[in-house]
Amino acid sequence: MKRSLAIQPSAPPGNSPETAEAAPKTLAEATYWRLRSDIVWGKLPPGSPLRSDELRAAYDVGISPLREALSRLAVEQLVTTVGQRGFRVAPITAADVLDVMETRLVIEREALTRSIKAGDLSWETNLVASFHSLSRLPIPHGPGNAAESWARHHRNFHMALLAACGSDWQLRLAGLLFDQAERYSMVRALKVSAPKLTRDTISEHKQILDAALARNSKAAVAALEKHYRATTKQVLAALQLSSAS
Amino acid sequence: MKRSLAIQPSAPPGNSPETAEAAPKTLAEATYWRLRSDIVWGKLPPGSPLRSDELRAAYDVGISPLREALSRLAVEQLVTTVGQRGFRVAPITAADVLDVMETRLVIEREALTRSIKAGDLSWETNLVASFHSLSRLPIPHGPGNAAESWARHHRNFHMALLAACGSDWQLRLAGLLFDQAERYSMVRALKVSAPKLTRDTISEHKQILDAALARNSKAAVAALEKHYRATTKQVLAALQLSSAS
DNA sequence: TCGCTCATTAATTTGGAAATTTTATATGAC
DNA sequence: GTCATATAAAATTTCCAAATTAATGAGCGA
Repeated sequence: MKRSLAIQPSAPPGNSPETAEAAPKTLAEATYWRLRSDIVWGKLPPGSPLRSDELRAAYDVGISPLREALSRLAVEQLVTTVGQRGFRVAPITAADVLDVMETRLVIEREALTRSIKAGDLSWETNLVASFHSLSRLPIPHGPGNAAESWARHHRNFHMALLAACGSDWQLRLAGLLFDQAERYSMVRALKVSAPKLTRDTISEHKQILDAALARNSKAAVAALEKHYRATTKQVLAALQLSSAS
Repeated sequence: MKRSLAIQPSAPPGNSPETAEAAPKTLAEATYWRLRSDIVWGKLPPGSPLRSDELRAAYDVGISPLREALSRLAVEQLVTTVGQRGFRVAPITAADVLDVMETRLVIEREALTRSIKAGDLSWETNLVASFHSLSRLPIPHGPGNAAESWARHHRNFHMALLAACGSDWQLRLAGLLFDQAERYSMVRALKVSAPKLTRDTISEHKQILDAALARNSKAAVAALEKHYRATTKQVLAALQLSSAS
């Protein structure tokens, strides 16, 4: 008997109230989101193979929507696919981490500057709200639902910063790269014991927030860079640890 | 009897010698590239519906690889898909044009600067070669094989500029946005009569090349911006013309 | 004439079986 | 023992038909 997939796949979307995304209208789309979450939050670890039969059983869908979902994820570089040799979760390398983080900065420097310049009251309000809920959530140690919830709020805050930039493409690319980076952070969360995380991320976020509200784009960009570079450093350290083990 | 698709779909890859891309190993992949080309080069015009039966007949493939290809294109924003209402070629709006062109600049400014800093002799060589073949190709008037060939060389030159930037993500995103922009340029080529194109694009490209070879990144970036902004202006003008007709 | 409901038609979407390709295993020659 | 070749097993990829969903239009009453 074949061993089935070792993961607990994420449930079909009985939509959690905190995420107000457009409900998927097709099975393929739903499967895409479920797989995406499971990859981004590390349930499907980097490098692991994605065999159609196992996934079909685990997610309870046919082959067609499954392949469609995997194909989409391949375009986003969340999974890799080689010729007739199937799909696997994209592996993580140190070079990738650096590249993604620096490229995020290239885009977000511009988007944040524009957003600060153009943001109106509703932008400010949403930003303050995003920060508040993020700051009141306990920083999770180790994987689990709390970690996912925190990560979602974290994403919301960062996207809220850029929301008023006026460029759909910049928002889209920033989101794409955010999710790539999230995957790296999950490696960190999974592999490194909690006590080592001694950064004060709340205050890092607050610095960005304050500068943004003060409409000081130079300071906001500087704070953002500091935040990202600190994350990069931690992830790289965790990656070395895990590759040594 | 149903009217079949009005286009002559691009041939299966009996690979033309000038494109040294990795040969597609699956039908889905091949179909993806054929469709992509036909969308980017304007054979499938913006907004036109992509019905599975028609495409199946036109490209002579089954439904599964077709959907897989369309799904991938949807992630790239080259086609749109709504719930259970199928796929269509993504429409073009003036706002899109501006957004894509400005976002290209955000990425390419950085990538070009890095490339100029890090480029070695083989980078220079490849760059010079790309420029040469581009400059000797007659600028095509109206659609056709010559137009596609020119566009391919044009793409090669622009990517050669960035090739040494050291960031896979920046290269990938630049390429993605290049193809988006190409679609807009095709609208221009299709709708505007040739005599109106009085720009000296060769000299625009030469200015970028010379600055790059002189390792003068400030000047190269300035020339690139000039080149893109001129293109943007023309595309926007053509778009207004065509929407007025 | 307009608006509504309900059947009819046309399209997309999905599941699974057949075909193809890769990977693993066994057999034999050197 | 090592390499090459042939065979078997496993996996991916594709085709196609059934199921589902949206679009269309006729009939009917106000």
